[in-house]
Amino acid sequence: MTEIQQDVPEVVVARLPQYLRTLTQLIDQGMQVISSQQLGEQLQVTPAQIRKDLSYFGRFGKQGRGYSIAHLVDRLRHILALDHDWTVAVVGIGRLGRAIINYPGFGPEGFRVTCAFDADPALVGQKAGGLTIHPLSQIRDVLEQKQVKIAIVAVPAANAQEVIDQLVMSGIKAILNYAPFAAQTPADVQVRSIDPVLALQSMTYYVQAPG
Amino acid sequence: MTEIQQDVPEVVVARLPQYLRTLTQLIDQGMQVISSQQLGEQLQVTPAQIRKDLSYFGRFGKQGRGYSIAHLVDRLRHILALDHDWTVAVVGIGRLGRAIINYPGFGPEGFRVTCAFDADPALVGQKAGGLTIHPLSQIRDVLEQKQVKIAIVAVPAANAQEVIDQLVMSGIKAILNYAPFAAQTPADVQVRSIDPVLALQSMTYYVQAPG
DNA sequence: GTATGTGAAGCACTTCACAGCT
DNA sequence: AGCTGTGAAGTGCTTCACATAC
Repeated sequence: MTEIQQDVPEVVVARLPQYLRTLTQLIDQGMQVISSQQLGEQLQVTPAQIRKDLSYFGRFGKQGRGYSIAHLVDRLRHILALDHDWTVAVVGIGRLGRAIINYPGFGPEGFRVTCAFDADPALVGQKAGGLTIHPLSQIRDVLEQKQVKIAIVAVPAANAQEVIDQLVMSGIKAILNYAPFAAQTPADVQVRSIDPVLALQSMTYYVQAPG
Repeated sequence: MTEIQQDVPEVVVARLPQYLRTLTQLIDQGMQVISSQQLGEQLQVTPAQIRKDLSYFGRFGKQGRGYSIAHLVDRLRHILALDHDWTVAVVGIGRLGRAIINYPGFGPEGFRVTCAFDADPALVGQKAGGLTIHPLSQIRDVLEQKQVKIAIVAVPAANAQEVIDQLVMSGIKAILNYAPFAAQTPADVQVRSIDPVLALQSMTYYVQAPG
C-alpha cells in the first residue's frame, strides 16, 4: 500500500482524480506519452501545477519527453487506492437513493454498492436495484461485518446528521452526502457533499441579471 | 442591483449560500439574533472568517449584539441575486435529466426549470415533468428569446462540450454540469460540476484500506 | 533541443488581535 | 461587558525560473 504523505495539500489530492480521468480517456484514444503542458490544456490547469502536484508522490516523468500515460495512470490509481474495488453502502432509498443505486457510473470505477438501508418499515425487506433494504437499526451490524468504509447518504436533511453519526460509529471513513445540510464528522472521517442548490447559488452572484 | 465587488475571493462567494441556508433554518426555529461565534459552530467555520466574509459586502452586524438573522438573510439573498426567480434550462432528458426536472429542491430556492432539450428525435415533442422537449437545434432560439441565463447539462460526457459551446453561444452565463468531464468555457461563464465519482475518488486516498 | 522536478518568490486566503461601537 | 469590523500577521497554495536529465 502507498504510504500516505503527511504534507500533501487537500487540493492536490482533489486534482489527482481529474488527472486520472483525462489520462484514461487519452489512453483510449491511443495516446502514449503526454507533457504537463498538454495535460494542462485539457484540464485548464498550469503545467507547473501538474508537475508540482505529481512531485508530492514521486518522479513519474522523463525529462525531455514527458509522462508515459499508462505508467502515470497506474501510479495514480495506486496512490488513490483505486487499484482495488470498494464496497459502498447507501442510506435512504427514496427517489434519490434508487437513482444512486442504479447509477451506471460507479461500477466501472470500482465502487460497488452492496448494502441499502432505510428508516421506513414499509420499505425494509423490499428490493431496490437487486439489493435488499435493511432497517437503520442494522447499520452497525452489517457495515462492521462487511467492513464497509464508504457510505452514501440520501436521506432528508432533517435526519441526515443522526444517520451520519450512526455511520461514523459503524466504522465508516468516507461519506458522500447528498443531503442539503452541513454535516459534522470527526477529523478522520472524510465528507464530500453533492449540493446542486449551493452550486447554483454561488453562480448567480456572478450573473446578477434576471432571466 | 448589488454592485459586484471586484476583489471578493471566489471562496467567499461560495460560502455565502451556506450561511444563507443555515440562517434560514434558524429563522424557522424562531431564532432572531446570532453571533459569528454561533453561526460558525453550526457550519464548522471560524467566527473571524464569517465576519471577514461579510465585511466584503458591508456592515451587517451590531457590535456587542450580533446579527439580526432576518436582516442578514435579506442582504445575502440580495447580494447573491436570489431575491428574484431564475429560469433554468435542462439539456439531456435521459434518466438523469428527468430526475433533475422532477427534483423538488430547486423550486423553493427560486430556480424554475422551464425548458428541456434533447438530441434524440424520438424524445423531441414528448413531455417530461410537464415540459415539452425541444431539439438541440432550437437551443439558441429558445434561450435567447426567453433570456435564460442558467443551464443544467445532463448529456453523456462525449457530447457535453459540444452542448456547452452551444449554450455559451446562446447567452448562457452559468452552467451546472453533471457530465463527468472537464468543461471548457470563456471566463465570463460560470461552471460548477456535480461529479460524485471524483468526490469518491478524492476520499479513498485518505481511507486507503479496502472494504 | 525539450520537458521534468524543485527551491524560492509570489499571491491569496485565513487567523489574529484589538479599536470601536452598543 | 460583549461582539463586530478590520488592518496586520500568518499560513498555505500557486507560479516562476532554472538546474538537471534525456
